[in-house]
Amino acid sequence: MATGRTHRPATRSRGIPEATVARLPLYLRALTALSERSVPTVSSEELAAAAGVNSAKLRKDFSYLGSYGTRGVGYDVEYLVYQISRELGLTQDWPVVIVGIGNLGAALANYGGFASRGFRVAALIDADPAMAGKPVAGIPVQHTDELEKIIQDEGVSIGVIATPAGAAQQVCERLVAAGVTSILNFAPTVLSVPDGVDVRKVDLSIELQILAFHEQRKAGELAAAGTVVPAVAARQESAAVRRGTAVGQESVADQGPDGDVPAVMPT
Amino acid sequence: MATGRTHRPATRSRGIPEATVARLPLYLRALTALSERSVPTVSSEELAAAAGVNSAKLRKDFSYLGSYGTRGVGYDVEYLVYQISRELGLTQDWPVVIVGIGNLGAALANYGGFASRGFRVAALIDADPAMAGKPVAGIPVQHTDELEKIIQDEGVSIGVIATPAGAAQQVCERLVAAGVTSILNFAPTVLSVPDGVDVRKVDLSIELQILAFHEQRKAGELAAAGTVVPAVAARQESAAVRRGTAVGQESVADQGPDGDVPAVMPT
DNA sequence: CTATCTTTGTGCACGCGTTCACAAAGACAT
DNA sequence: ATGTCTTTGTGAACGCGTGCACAAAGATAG
Repeated sequence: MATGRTHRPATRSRGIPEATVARLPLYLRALTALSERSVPTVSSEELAAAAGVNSAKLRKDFSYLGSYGTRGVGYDVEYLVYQISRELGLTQDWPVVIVGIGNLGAALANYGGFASRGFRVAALIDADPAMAGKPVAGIPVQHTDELEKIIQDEGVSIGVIATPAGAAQQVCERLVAAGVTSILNFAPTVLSVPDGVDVRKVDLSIELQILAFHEQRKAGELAAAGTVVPAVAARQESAAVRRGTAVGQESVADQGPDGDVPAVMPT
Repeated sequence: MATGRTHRPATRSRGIPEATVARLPLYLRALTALSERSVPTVSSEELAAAAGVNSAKLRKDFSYLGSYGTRGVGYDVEYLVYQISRELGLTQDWPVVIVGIGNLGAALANYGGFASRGFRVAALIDADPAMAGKPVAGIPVQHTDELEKIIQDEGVSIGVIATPAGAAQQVCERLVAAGVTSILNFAPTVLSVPDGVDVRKVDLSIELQILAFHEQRKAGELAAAGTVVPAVAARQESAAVRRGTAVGQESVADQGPDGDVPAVMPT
């Protein structure tokens, strides 16, 4: 998904592979659901299905955390929930600041995902003086001038950037200077940060472009092999025709040197 | 980043590696910026810096598209913009439907990134009858009953799911049955789809949890090696202390079997 | 206590992606 | 026309991640 990953050195942190870390939240979600249904134990096969991964992969992932399963039985749900939460650092409180309270920033502030799992919205920050004091999701928006003070007072180490692309790098630098060491970036820009600071990027435009690539490929392929097509392909073909696209050859509608600019701008 | 990636078979599509496809939008963005500044050519070194990647990787990526560079000079910006756009299928129109117009769905509808690059919001769909007809981002919201008709009439092949987790799988099935073959999923659920359908997932909660993992690791490491710490680490340490966290050993505040549920819920 | 059956944990091999390092290609100057 | 200098394009080595397949572990039944 989206957005993908990012440009972290990906130095295997404490022996746990980066790919495994990225899947732990997935397992945790599936396990939490089981926990609510009071399921006591679960096999790697069942849990893998619920998380949408291969069971061998899941077992190998868990092996990095230690041996928490019982052969012939499976894994203890509650225990595993606790171990993964601890490994991810979710047993402690993580204050988070959101910078840039436009459409996206407001949506994030209202997002239930922040409240759960130990993440707490410590502050909402926007550069527009007119926004100051206005409550969003029950939290009053504060002006950018307060940024440094808030971060230090609340001990914030995680920042979310939801500003326009043009402001992102500057905001990033102020966050880092004030003590933030992890950033979730929604602005469509490459952020440069000093060593020791983690950046993860979420970019809707990029996700859509990747999907478009695969769509185009699907359309082209099935036109080339006009043979026995599955139902999905058949529908896709008719859709392409409806769209007025020459299936199998790119619609080289020379739209000129595509003049649209900063691609995407949250807010 | 967030966005993470997803669970696609990742079968190298037409010879272009999946990892390369994921970077093409990045290059395109950097190139578009250069194009606006009327820069005629750019070297792999410069462009790589702008896109935040290694120059060797960039050259190899471009080599999959063909040989569009000139040795001793670099790449022609305009030409490359065109070639990448074409490769990604951005020279054609992609109608998109957004299902679930809550906070997040509304933010997506307003998102500039949809409008640019050939993506057009063909319809906004919500299950709440009270929403029907209400304009969001200038587009009237339509009821879920219309979903199939809209998709077929407009020839939509890309759908965006921004519903609560509980509704996502059902919405997904309806989208696929109506002809959608690419889905961008914001709901915190594993979607199961038939072969031939691409799913990409964006999960804010997962991104935050991955950041938390690295934060915790950083805090633990620097406590272990109380030696010469860079400025960033020093700030992090004091932040951890401020937060009341025992640096170097997990705060085993047994919060019980963490009762919070569906982790995250957009809307 | 022994046998059987289930399920974990992992050794091994394979493939993709990244990076290095350099030869080939072409621009540009003389 | 020849030489120099820059930058591309890619062969080759390496490392991470994935998946297979199976031995070891333990539960359970007899």
